[in-house]
Amino acid sequence: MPEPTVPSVWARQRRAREQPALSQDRIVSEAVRLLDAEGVEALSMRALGARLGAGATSLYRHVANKDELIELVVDEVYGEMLVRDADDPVGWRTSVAECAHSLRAMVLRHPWVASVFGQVGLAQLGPNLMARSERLLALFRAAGFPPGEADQAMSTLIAYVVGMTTSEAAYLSLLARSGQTEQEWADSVRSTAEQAVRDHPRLRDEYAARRGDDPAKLRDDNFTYGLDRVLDGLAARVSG
Amino acid sequence: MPEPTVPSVWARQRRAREQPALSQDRIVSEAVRLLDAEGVEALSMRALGARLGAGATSLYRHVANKDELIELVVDEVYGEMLVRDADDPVGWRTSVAECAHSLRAMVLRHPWVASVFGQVGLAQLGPNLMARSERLLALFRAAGFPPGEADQAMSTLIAYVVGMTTSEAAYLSLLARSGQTEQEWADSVRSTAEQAVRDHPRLRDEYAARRGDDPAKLRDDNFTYGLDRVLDGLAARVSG
DNA sequence: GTCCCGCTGCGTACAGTGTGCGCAAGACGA
DNA sequence: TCGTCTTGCGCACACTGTACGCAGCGGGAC
Repeated sequence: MPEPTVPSVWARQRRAREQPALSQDRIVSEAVRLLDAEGVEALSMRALGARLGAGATSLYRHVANKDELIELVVDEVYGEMLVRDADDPVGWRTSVAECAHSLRAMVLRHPWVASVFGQVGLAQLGPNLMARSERLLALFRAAGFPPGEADQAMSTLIAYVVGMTTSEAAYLSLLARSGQTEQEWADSVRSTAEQAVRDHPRLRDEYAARRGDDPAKLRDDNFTYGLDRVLDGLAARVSG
Repeated sequence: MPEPTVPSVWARQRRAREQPALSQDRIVSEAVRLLDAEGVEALSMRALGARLGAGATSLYRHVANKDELIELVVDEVYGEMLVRDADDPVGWRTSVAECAHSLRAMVLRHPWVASVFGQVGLAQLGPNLMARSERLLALFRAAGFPPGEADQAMSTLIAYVVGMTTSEAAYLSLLARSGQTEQEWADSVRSTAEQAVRDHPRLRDEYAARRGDDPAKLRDDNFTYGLDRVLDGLAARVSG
């Protein structure tokens, strides 16, 4: 254990040669394409190398190992998360809500992030995530949270978004594996639910309220509902 | 290491005859022990079989494949999650808070669950999880949430807990991999933070509020803070 | 009794994984 | 012209999940 401090992947010196066929950037962005196209279980060093017209072990000149590659790839997509400036006149609540929605949209665009959240988590901060959480933290500070509380508020918000989108992505990938469309699955669930309503009539109202809606819209509403509750709870600390 | 003597054919036949040496229950509970002891990357069919005194492929008589084993194992630990009865006199808010804390405690006891959340998610309901979410939903119904809203409120709560504990578990496993104790890591972070404070004096209050505390307590406080905010936001829908 | 069929466990085998190691070929400073 | 450094490559190794077929057993049918 020569280096007890967390090895900074990010501090590795950039290759200053001309332009080699392989580079960390090319590897990472091609990995994102592979993951988007074929999912997380299709990411192997050999497959990725083949896509780049290179052998598997050639990648190890630019990436320490597969875990580091995954960290880099995750930070890459964090770049799609948008955070307003703290002095934007729209106010902190809408800024934070927008940020939450853009984080969710990122995860739904790249559902494989959800399946590696537990491995990399938010502890390993790449430059993209670091910059964005800095800006997000600034939003909470500008909102007027007490000194030690802004980062707690931020991690509350992030925890909600991560938890909800992880569940969504897992559910969608389960759907994809089962080969059904979302609507078919909703129909099958509804039929068993209606059976349950026949047995327990007191459940009627609950299911009646949601029957027959577009499942994607239901997911959107569900996310927005929880987000509003979280923001309500946070706003009470600063305005009340 | 496991058995210095060569197992005699007789002994093997005896064991096979009496009652099945392997069963799904034995496999699942031994898998939990293995995961707790050595982490998720140590779970292989061969290693698990060896712990049970069996060959790797023997497990496939009781478990379809590794993915199914993981689903079973995850549902097994969901059994440690406690949910009060809906008619318990302590009230819905404390009941829900207790449930959230017990879910978090479960994940921290079995940190490997966090790294498979993204794969199994909450969509694949095993019997344990199903029973518990039914009881939790009853808590929200009893709290007086409007018909279609109780399950949204529940998924909000669960999303927060899952997101927060997933991050915690990932952070702790990163720590474990780096071979440091939590206190050492906190110290190293503090030193860089103090450097940042020297550069940007306006950050002083933020870090001063948390300097030198027990990191485990900080994590507890952080979780409880966010939980309170989420519950505040939810309670406003039912009491206000 | 005898026969057969189920269930259970085991060993072999195969395709696929991450990655350590050593070699070759080109580029660059001396 | 020499090292030396960087980049890519092929081989090899240990390890993974798991398909498949075989062997011994218990219990029911005759």
